[in-house]
Amino acid sequence: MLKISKKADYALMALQHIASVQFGDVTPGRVVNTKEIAEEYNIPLELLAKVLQALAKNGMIDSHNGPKGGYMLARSARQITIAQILESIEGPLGITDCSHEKDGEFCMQREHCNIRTPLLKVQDSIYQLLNNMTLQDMLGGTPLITIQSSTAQGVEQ
Amino acid sequence: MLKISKKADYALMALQHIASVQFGDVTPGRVVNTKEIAEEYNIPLELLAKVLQALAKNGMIDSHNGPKGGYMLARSARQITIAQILESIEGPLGITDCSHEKDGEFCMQREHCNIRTPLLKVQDSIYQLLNNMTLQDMLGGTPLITIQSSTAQGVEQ
DNA sequence: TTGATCGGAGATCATTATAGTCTCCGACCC
DNA sequence: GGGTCGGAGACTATAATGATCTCCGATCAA
Repeated sequence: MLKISKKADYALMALQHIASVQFGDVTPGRVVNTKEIAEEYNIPLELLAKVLQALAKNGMIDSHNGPKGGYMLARSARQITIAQILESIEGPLGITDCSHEKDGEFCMQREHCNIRTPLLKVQDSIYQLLNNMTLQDMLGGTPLITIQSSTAQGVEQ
Repeated sequence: MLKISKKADYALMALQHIASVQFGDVTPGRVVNTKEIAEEYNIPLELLAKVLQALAKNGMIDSHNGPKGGYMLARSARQITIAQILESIEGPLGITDCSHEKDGEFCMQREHCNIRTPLLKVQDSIYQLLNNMTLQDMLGGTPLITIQSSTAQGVEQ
């Protein structure tokens, strides 16, 4: 549960690869093409192509057509967050169906829903988590993220 | 994306309801039956039944058969974490497919996977988040959870 | 300028996960 | 012992996902 999709996985792998080729910076020069990434990580070529297209459309990477074409980071790895990457692929992230309700749509339970507010807080926390971690952190190796809860007591699992 | 399933939603609603009836404590006395919850929150009766069965099997609630039967918390709301509830319904939670790989199973990408380690850290953070929030927190209204990242810089979205 | 190499984009199919339903069983309490 | 409850399994329908196929346009180099 709470699983991220394969496409999002591929997006992260591809971006990590591109970023590492560029050393995390926007260094014009070598671009990375779809085939190279697909072969390196055993990703279906055409699926990866769609993923990269989506990332390009959402401004994570720049595309260059033609022979010797390919992709490169659109900005520094430090300025690309995990949340942005995931949202590029899967749309706005929300753990509940009602997270993104537009006017007029309501879930059946809405009227007496007793978990909406706390769940939105959980969601917000997860979003912060993902938005505070950057592609650069994934390059470096060890992201340093800590969590605190002021209400919980130790509960053995 | 990262959405929790309807069944997990229902589980949270049901537990929240049961807990509120018992004021968060394990007060013997009134039990809550499936029908009552299903009607209150517009949940398909038989689906909710399965959810409650799963929760009972996993020790979140106790079941009482026969007329005047129903469910009640197996322990204090303060000792039931959101993570436990979700795992009761959806199995061990992991954001990646490789989170729970047993010996011998490997994803195609494993060999050159460059995102496994950082993703496991993200997952761990989310798990902590969910395991630090209890049913009691959902009752009270405002869970107080904060997140810190030591590496991220502000990134406009 | 032409063709090989790229990405862009849409339709399409297969597989799986999810949501929901139906049916029958066994336990309990009056 | 009959009605009310939970327990459990099989089953269906629908949606999301993963993956594939096909055609197009842009680009660059020979």
